[in-house]
Amino acid sequence: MMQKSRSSLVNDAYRRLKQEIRSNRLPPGFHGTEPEMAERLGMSRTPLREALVLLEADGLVEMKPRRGIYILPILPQDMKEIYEVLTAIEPEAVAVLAARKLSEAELKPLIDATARMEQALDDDDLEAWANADDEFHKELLILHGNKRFLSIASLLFDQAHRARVITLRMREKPYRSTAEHKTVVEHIIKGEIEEARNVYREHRERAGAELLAILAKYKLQQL
Amino acid sequence: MMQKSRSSLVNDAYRRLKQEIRSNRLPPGFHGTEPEMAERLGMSRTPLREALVLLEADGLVEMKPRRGIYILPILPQDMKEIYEVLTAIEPEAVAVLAARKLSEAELKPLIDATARMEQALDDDDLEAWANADDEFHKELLILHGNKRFLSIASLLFDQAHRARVITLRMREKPYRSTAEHKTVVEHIIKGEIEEARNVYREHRERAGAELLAILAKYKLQQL
DNA sequence: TTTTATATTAATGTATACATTAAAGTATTT
DNA sequence: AAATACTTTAATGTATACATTAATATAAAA
Repeated sequence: MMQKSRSSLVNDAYRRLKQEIRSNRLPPGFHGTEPEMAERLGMSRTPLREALVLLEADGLVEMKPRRGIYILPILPQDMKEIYEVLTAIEPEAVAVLAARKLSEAELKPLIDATARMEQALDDDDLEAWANADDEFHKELLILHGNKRFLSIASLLFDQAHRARVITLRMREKPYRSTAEHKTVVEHIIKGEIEEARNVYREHRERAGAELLAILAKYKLQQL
Repeated sequence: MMQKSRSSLVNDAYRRLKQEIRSNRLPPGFHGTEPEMAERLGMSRTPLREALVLLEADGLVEMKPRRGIYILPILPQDMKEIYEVLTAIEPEAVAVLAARKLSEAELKPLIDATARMEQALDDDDLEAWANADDEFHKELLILHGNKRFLSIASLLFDQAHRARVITLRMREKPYRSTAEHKTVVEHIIKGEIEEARNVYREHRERAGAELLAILAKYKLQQL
């Protein structure tokens, strides 16, 4: 899922396609065929297909027999599911970190991420904010150390990325969200397990509800 | 991850290899090459490789460039991680079911599974018990409806399968586990959300701790 | 005999070839 | 013009071919 090498061309195709899907250059609903995609990537169908098989397992594309490759949209139902999983996993991770009584030095990645979130707010740079937010969530699970937590969350973040980017501009500025992240870090530092867990869980639940409300309000049935 | 078709040969290879890994016919540490595995499956390397790429993403095999295919062992650390994820996800699912106040008819799959667990205990048939247990956990997540919960849990169950089969014979008969499953169903029926969640969470935590204790006791450093 | 250099083998990573067949297009009939 | 049958096209699923190169075996040198 996230090893260093693999044969290069397969890896190249996987990374490039994933990036193009994330950035919406290959938008949901996009349809292609193997020969044309292989040509575009400058390789034969063999490594492309191996990459596509992986992207399909990641839930990003669908290979319809005899009909070609489709970039899958994110539906509100998908976002609901994704937030449910994150709500189950991340508060747990936070509680474990709090129980571990980590030093501020060890928590530096999280503290830095919150600082960058604040800076981004000051700069009114939503994209920077979103990147810092991603960073926070990733570092949190790296600190926890359960590789499966991390790979599951990474997969879900990849799936949700487009929807998050788009809705970021439709909601109020994430002051509250930023503050909540800081509060969570405080609780972790103080070793306040249940407080950390609860703040984070509420953060997740509210963030998910907000996002679904936006999708409903703007009738965004797929992204 | 679990669609109906895909080209048959790829799908055949994927299913057959997964089954052979589960059943320990391809034991951890097993080493093969693509030509010999393709020959054994009666197909060319092309579909085999696509299947292997998926099995690698599932964490069951590793394709080492130039060194061949290895069946990965399960380490105690893996079991720890797997149980952590299940402990995060399943109690959440149980709580949702309880909140939904399902009828006994709707809960039939769970009730049937517990009945089969009891029957298996009476018959002293550990394998039947393990199958009923698997069934319970799968039906639970199907009832919940979050496809991501189900696919994550399925992946983890696949990874943990060998270890569970082996340790099943090293622990006491699962009377307590069976009773706990029944209790959880009771709480779901009565709509007792927190009780359902807590019983299940404790069940998971105890089951995980027991399993790790067995691995330590018998010095099973990989399975 | 040990070490180093060279040759051989064989597995991977990738490209290409090809049979099958769904879909699109064309012709034929009404 | 509409419906049907036929033809063509082209994409997929799979097999095969081939260049590269790590690993092993063999030979030469110390």
